[in-house]
Amino acid sequence: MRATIKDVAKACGISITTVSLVLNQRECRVSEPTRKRIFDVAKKLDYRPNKLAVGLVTRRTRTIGLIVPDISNFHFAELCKVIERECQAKGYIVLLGGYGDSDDQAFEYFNAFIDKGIEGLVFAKPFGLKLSEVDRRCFELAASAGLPLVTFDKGPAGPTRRTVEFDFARGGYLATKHLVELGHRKIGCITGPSGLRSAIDRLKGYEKALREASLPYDDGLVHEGGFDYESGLEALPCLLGAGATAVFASNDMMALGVYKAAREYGLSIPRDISLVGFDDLFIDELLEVPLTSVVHPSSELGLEGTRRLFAMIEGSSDTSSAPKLQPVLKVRASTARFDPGVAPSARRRR
Amino acid sequence: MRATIKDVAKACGISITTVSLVLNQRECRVSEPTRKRIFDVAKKLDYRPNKLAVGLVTRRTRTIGLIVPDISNFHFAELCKVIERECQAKGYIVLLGGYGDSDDQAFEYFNAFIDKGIEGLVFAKPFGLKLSEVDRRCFELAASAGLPLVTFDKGPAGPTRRTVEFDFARGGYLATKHLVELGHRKIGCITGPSGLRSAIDRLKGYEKALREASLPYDDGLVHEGGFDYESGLEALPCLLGAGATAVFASNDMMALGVYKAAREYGLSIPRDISLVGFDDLFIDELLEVPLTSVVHPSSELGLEGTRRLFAMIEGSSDTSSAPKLQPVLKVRASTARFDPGVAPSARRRR
DNA sequence: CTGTTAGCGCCTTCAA
DNA sequence: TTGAAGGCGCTAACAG
Repeated sequence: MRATIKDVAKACGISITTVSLVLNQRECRVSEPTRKRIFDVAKKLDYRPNKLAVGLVTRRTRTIGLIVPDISNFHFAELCKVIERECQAKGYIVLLGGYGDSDDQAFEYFNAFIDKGIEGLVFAKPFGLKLSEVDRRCFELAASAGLPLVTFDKGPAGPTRRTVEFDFARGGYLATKHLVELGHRKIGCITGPSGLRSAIDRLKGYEKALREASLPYDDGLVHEGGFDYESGLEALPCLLGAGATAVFASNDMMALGVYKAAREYGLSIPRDISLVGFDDLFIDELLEVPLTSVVHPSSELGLEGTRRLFAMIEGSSDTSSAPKLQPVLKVRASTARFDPGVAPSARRRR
Repeated sequence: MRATIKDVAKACGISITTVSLVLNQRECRVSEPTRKRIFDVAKKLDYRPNKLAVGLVTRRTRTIGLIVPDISNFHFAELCKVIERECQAKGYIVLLGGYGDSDDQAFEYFNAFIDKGIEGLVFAKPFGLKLSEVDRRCFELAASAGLPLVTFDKGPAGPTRRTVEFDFARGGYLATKHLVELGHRKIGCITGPSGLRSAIDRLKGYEKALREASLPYDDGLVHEGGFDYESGLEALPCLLGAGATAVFASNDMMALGVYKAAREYGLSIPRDISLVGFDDLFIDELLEVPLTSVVHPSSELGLEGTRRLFAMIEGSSDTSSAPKLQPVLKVRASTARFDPGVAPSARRRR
């Protein structure tokens, strides 16, 4: 069994209190010799305080919770990494929970983590336009527990609630504008699930860029996907059917699907169609035709999230919402100037 | 503040003991009405036991630790995901720690997690051929704490220690044998860091396949890499210089580097050189030329790991080492029959 | 300078 | 069928 504070006290022939005092660097009202003895004995016994006991009495656990939908997803994996690293630096430990596609599970984790005495929580959920009932209960729970909470979506900042936002709309705008500037006039868009705010925002950016260029919004040029590879695969033929010469895919997985579909149709990127993705996955620049993509800075988001979380934990009352993190477009080889010379037939061989 | 058991007891006009008894489903020696009242009140007060307190007295925290080098790495991300999911199903919670390249940090986490009363620990570290001093201390620590520990490397199984191994050697063997069977006689190998057992094993498999085919082992055909993209990039020219017509890359990131290098040299895969990777990343089959690769089943490893961990936690004393998980070769388009007709000059244009 | 006392929230004998 | 008392390991007033 691990040595307890009692063991140390006994071995020193001294009271528990004094040991606690010394080991916690409290006001050094203890004589040097005693103090030294305590340290020595503690080391020899390899004494380490039981954090459960400490937490019970101090109400501080130096633990935070991190709840994500899918840990193995690039973005969330990166987020976990950064957050974990920051916590480590702060001497905090992280409880990890993945809720998959069950909002209820997320709520479970809220409860379980609170029961374990976390001091803060990062809830990395992509919310819908309107919050679900469970989402709302999650927030209430955190609020009523006075638990500092950080999310990555627009939402009311409160005394214990902060958000770190990313400007998805501007991302969609930049991507589309880039295509417009290359002379494309029929630009397809593969969106994410229409329930998600982040997906809707990207679409809004797309629309805005079209408007600015006085290009008409064409329903046929917009295809709803599910952020997965297959969506890109099946979207391309539809968009080609509507006459698209360029495509903005709302994320890179779907863009990868477009690559594949293009190959199957004997089309070449970017000669026959230009393609812009979203996320800037590491793979983008390793592709045969490196993918032009909007950078979704997972690390920065995680960093800023932890920063704001610890600000709350440490008692800051700065409720001001930080400015949205801004996207950047990484132009690579998958986009090219629209060439009217390429006959539609050539563009749509087969 | 959250309601405590005392609040429930008071609200019921009954003793704490009884409440505890009932809520913990202990021997139902309590009258139905009282019992019901307790449940009702508990629900109304939204009572949830403080896990710190429970853990302190019961010595059970329903928490396990998970220590990985890099959370954002595919393999470990997948591992985390599976393990977290399994724990969730078992009603356990996971503490996550990433140690980057600092073994000392891993040791820190061992201590910190033990202090928090974890009931088991998964330590997903790729070990060197001989354990480092810190590694050894980690194991001792766990052993002396009687903490169930699972690792993914060969090692002594003890009363509280299990390993789940993957047959890297066979993976290297399968990859190389495949190339041999395609008629290649000059097969390059890009290894991982020579300190890692898993890297060495892959190399051993490569050697074995050569031996079986009575092909000579040529130092010039073996290039040590660091499991990263750049390694593949710089390895290819060396291997070509040694006359390689095929390459076995010890992981897919390096294989991706080979793709890139090949493109730069104007070489086509698989016409000019065949390529086999290792890991079977999701990206492999999405590539323009899908990559033949050895499957490294992160999920299965994680699954088996958790299974064995919980077996220990639940008191099984089955110390038998499970058979190594076996690799499978996924043959795709990056490997082709060696064609002596292709002149070396064409093979090494430029 | 140091020890006593009182809990933190909960479980668990033991007694009523 | 229920309750009182003790203790898990630790901290924190408050005394000496």
